[in-house]
Amino acid sequence: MAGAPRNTKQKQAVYEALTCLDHPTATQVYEYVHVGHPTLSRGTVFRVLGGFAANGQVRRVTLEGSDARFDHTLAPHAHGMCRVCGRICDIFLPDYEAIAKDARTDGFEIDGCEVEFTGICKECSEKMRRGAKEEYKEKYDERTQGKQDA
Amino acid sequence: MAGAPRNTKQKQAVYEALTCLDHPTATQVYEYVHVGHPTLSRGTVFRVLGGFAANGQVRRVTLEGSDARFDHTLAPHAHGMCRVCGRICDIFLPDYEAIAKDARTDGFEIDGCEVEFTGICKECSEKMRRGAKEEYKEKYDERTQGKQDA
DNA sequence: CTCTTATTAAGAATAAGTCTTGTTAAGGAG
DNA sequence: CTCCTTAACAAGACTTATTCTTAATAAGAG
Repeated sequence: MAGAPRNTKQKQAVYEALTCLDHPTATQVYEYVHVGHPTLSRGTVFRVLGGFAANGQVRRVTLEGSDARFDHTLAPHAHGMCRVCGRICDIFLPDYEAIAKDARTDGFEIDGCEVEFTGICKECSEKMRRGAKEEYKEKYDERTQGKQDA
Repeated sequence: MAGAPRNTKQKQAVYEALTCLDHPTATQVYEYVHVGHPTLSRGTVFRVLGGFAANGQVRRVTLEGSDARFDHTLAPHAHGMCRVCGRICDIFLPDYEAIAKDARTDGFEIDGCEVEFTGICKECSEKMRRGAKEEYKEKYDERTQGKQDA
């Protein structure tokens, strides 16, 4: 009969990496699995992650100024990117569905929604509060401004 | 004294392209300006667009599965990406600021918000309504699924 | 065990975006 | 007008995430 998808070691390793890492990029997944599976190739990581995303097992998240990231948390939620350290946080909205309410879409039929926040994560704002403001200002500016321009 | 930024022909041409094109990528801007200014280089387009984004003259928008796009509309608004044709539409929300209200941020201090909708644009849904469903189903699937995987 | 076929490893290919270097030109001073 | 300083530029090399190609491998059915 028609070939069914197979649950290979490679797929299991990639999925496990997603549960251990925090919103990793494909490259971060590759580096993680490469330790335990030295022959697992970069191309396989991209292909497997793409497959997971296509069938809804994981979410592919594209954030401003960053490579694609993969999230195994399926419940609807937004993301926050820290302007200082770049970390991605999950942010849950009480009424995610309501965002599109009363939107002036001019005929566009909405069927999905992604929300990205920017700001400063808990750890960085605590560090800033106890000094080191200069250091964080630098990183903030670096991450906030265009990269090529000073 | 210190050199002031200059308003050069190149910058003017790039900005004009943004007003004529609809949410273009940097490459689309380059192709547009290249007609009237054959010597205006790719690097300059990227640098100028980055500069505009850094000082807030334009918005840089990164949407799922697409290169960075540039938007000269400064009023806060969301974007909708058509799953069939890929077009980007502006979508205005009546209360953009309210989105972060009651968000469970766990210490993340929000200072900015981007909203991306997916769906089907007016033109495509009209075309689908008068037949051609097969054709559009194909494009929809192509654009929705991972690219590498079938 | 054997066959079919999905899956993989390896690495070449693509393309967005960045960076470097030598050149040009805007605009102020004389 | 001419000279000088420096922002801005063109050209093209470079980087790197992602995709594609091809030949080899290994699930899983029979």
